[in-house]
Amino acid sequence: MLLHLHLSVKQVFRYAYDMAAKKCPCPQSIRAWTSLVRAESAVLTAVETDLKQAGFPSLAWYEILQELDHAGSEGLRPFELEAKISVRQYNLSRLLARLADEDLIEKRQCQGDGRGHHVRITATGRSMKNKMWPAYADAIDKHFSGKLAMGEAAQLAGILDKVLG
Amino acid sequence: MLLHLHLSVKQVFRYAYDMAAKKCPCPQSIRAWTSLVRAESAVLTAVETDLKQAGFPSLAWYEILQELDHAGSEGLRPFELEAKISVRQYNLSRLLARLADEDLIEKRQCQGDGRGHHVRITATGRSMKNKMWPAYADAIDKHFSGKLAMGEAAQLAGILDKVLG
DNA sequence: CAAGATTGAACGTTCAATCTTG
DNA sequence: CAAGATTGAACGTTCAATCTTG
Repeated sequence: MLLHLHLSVKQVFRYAYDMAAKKCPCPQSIRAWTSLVRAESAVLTAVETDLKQAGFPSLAWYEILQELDHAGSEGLRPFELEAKISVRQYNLSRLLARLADEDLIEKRQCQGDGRGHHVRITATGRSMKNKMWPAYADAIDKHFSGKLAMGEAAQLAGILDKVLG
Repeated sequence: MLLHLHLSVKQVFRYAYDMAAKKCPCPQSIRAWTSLVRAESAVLTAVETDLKQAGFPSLAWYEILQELDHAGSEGLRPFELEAKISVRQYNLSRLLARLADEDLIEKRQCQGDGRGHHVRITATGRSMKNKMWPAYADAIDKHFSGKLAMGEAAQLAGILDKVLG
């Protein structure tokens, strides 16, 4: 018992030391990390599945349509879009090609900078975006916010934004 | 001004009605949803990048190794593993093939059920798993828990588990 | 050379089809 | 037929290489 106590005290100090030196995440941190990855994956999969069932494209497409709609008639350069949604240049390049194939967006050569393009949402794209939102909103509520009590969503956002910021 | 006020009151009632009927997520819910997806994606990407930089395989591999190590000498049937980590059967099948190629796991025909296999971790696999943990733990702390104050991790886990459960 | 953007080849994931045994 | 598991073909993502213009 004495030995056990001795070791425990030692361990407590060592643990406190590691914490102070930021050498290792504590058990709560690991549990939070696991919950974050599991919850996000489960909810995102469920939401994407609902959208697909309803015959809509993926959330990645929705996000692009939303940013372009918000950008207005000027549209955005691909590298600007790249910064807004977190996606790599080579990935965005093919995403935009698929969206253009479906006439949801249009690309125009950029005058003044021969390297670049302007990407704008089309009427078809805006219509698709508007049709998607109700289905998307329902899915978010069904799989995510509907499971939370008053105030928990705001609390969650507050903590997660510290991780992001 | 009167008209505007009139509309606003109407909107407030309509909004309250939608909320009560769970027809649409409120702004806080949408903000929380966005933060969840953004934060998880940013942190997961950062952690995976760190692991890759250190020459280690992906977290998907780590998770499988961990579950198999925990399962002991009996190993697990693929469908049991499928339930523990959330991965589809056809996906797991190829993941396990790649792990077996690197001698991190081994597959054995299951006696008693000719359809099935038992999958076990190898000594190489256990060694890999143990070498990965410090790098993984550092990355979690650097990109996630290190950015949170005392108690926030536990709070976060509590809310996220409600979403999962 | 740097910035903006695209592309071939390799790789991983997904769907539907398939195979084998209970 | 159902359960456990795998596989071909299609698709999407990633890396490194490439192209074009500033």
